[in-house]
Amino acid sequence: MRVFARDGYHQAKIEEVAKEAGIGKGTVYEYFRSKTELFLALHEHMVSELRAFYLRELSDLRKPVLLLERFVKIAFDTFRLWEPFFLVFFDFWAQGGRGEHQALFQGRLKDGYALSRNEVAAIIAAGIHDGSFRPVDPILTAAGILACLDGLVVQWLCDREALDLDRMRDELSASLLRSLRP
Amino acid sequence: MRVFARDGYHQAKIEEVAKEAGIGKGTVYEYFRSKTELFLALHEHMVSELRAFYLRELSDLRKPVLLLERFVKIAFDTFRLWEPFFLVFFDFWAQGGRGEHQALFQGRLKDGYALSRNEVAAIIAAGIHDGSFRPVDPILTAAGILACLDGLVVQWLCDREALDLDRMRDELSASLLRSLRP
Amino acid sequence: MRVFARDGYHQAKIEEVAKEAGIGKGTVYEYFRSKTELFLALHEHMVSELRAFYLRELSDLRKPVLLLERFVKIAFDTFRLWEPFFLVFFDFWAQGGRGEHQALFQGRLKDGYALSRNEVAAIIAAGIHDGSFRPVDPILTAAGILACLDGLVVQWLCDREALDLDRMRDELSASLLRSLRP
Amino acid sequence: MRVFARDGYHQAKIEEVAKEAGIGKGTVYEYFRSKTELFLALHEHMVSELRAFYLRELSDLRKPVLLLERFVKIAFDTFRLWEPFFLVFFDFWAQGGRGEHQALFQGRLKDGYALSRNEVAAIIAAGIHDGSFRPVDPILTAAGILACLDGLVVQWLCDREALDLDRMRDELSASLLRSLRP
DNA sequence: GATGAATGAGAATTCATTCAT
DNA sequence: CATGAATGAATTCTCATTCAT
Repeated sequence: MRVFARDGYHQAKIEEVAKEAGIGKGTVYEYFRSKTELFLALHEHMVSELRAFYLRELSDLRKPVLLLERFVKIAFDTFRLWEPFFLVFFDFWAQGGRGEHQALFQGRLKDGYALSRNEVAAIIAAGIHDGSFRPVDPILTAAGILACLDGLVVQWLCDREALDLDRMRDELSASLLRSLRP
Repeated sequence: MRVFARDGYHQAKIEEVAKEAGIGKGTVYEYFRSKTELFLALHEHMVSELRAFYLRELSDLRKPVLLLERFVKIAFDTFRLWEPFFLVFFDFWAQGGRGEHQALFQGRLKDGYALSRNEVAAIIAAGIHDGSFRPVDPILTAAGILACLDGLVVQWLCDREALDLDRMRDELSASLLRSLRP
Repeated sequence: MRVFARDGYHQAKIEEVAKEAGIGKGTVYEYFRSKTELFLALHEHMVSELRAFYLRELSDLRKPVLLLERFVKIAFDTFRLWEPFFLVFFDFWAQGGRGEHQALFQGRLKDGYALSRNEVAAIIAAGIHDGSFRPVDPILTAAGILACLDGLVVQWLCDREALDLDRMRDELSASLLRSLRP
Repeated sequence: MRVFARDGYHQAKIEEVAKEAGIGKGTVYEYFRSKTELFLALHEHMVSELRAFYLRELSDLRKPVLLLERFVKIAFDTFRLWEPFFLVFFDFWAQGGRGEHQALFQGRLKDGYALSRNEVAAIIAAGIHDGSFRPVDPILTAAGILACLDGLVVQWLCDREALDLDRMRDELSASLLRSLRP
């Protein structure tokens, strides 16, 4: 992760990864068939770690409004805590989309987004059901929320001074709840 | 653009670009010092074309509400019309962030985002001023809108079936205006 | 000459030569079939200019001792006055000796050295004949004198501070005449 | 050495070097960062081999006159035995004088000449001290001797028939000792 | 199981040379 | 005559991958 985040997929060298891991170059190939597979495995690992983090942080809440608020909060926290994740993730998107492995990469991304959307949509659907939210399309709304967070991390990574994350989070949270209010 | 969009920055070969352009490999170097410079020039060209498109489409409107609505509409139109642009653009983001040209790439992105935010913020500020919008922070709101659009194009590019662009656009437009309503 | 002296045969670019001459790149090829031919022509030109300079400077002397002394003096003068000549000349030696043109280059060098040796040998033979010099082998002696001058210019070009040219000249002159004294 | 001597620095191809060494192209780069560094390393190796050869051949002598005589003899022997060395060496001179590595190459040459001059000068100084030689400037004389040898090898390499090395050596030896005789 | 020396396919870039204008 | 845009052969260097130890 350190190497891929620092150098990007193409600039990253297997030898560098091995050095960082304190093992020999050849040993990497004992565990991963190729650079691509290593990258894929890294992505999978990070996604599952991140998912676990979200689930852990949300597990104590039940009310949709609070869940959504907490979700946004966690997202902004991850901007800072998981910065390398995003670097790798966007690289995954850009690098992996081409070539012979396109289908594999695209599939992962597609499934990942679908899963995320469904999970956020479930919160929204629950809110609609219990009357906390007005009857929006849960999937479309979830897509919008996730999109907004993805887009903000990009802007923030490009220019850390331009966005005050804390104010942005509060603003987003408020505006989101306002537009979902029955 | 065709080659960079199809293959991505690293997979793209100068020879391929030359072939696509119907010229010799060396001729490319008569006009661009290096592959990086070619990519940078392509990015610049596309950004300025896209900006011109937006300005043209928005020039006949004055009312903030209509401007914002049209802005979202244009954005969704460009998803389809400028699909290669986004592929190149995201590649620009991922590739450019590393290596010796980092500063150059990051600078372009930073400036580009800052400019876009300011332009959208101007619409919002105008709307606040004439009473169409409630008094939000224009820059933060603009950042959110742009982020949402960026994030949606990513999701759409990863899985074109998952998002119905027309419904998404209407939903986003409505929800945006609703949350800005005084 | 300026370009070849500055950059060396291989680093020198035809375009640079053209620019320096204030003409177009293609125009060079109106006058010289190839880079090699241009280099050959330059060499020929410089050699003939240098020869003319020597002949002019020596034309007023007849006595072998004085001729030899003056010859050494001129040689040292040319170190400074014709510095670019030597750079081109040594490059001619090193670059030209290989490849398909080897025979051509080698022939030029061979003939040039033979001619120079014969001319210096003639002075020595004259000196032997009129009793100013002891009966050495004129050709071998001439070869030695020329070799010494060539070798000194190399050392001087490598490290201009290491050799005091004036003292070196006087020392060489004196030692030469001493070893030729009957 | 074989490849650089045969083709010269610029015509020499790394692939050729690898083939001659019976290894793969890439393997060369495991040991030398670049072509320039390989060339530099070759030069260093040859210089140190040559120096060792000289020291070995001179180690049994103490008397300055004999040392000087033997030195000249060895020099002429190396003309034939180390012919490739001179080809590489002169190429080193011509190629290295330009470009970004100029300082490095020039420094090597400067130091090499200074060292050689000092070593020969030491013999001469010893001869002056014990009365075998008249009181000349040791450094200038050494420079002259080295220059003469360098120059002769060039002439010989250009035209092997023109110079009878054995006679040349005897003549030079005799003339040198004569001009140093008290 | 771990290693890293060896490999060579591959790509960017240079520049002498050509030739239509 | 002069030009310089276009060309592509040629060459350096990189690095994922292999495999003998």
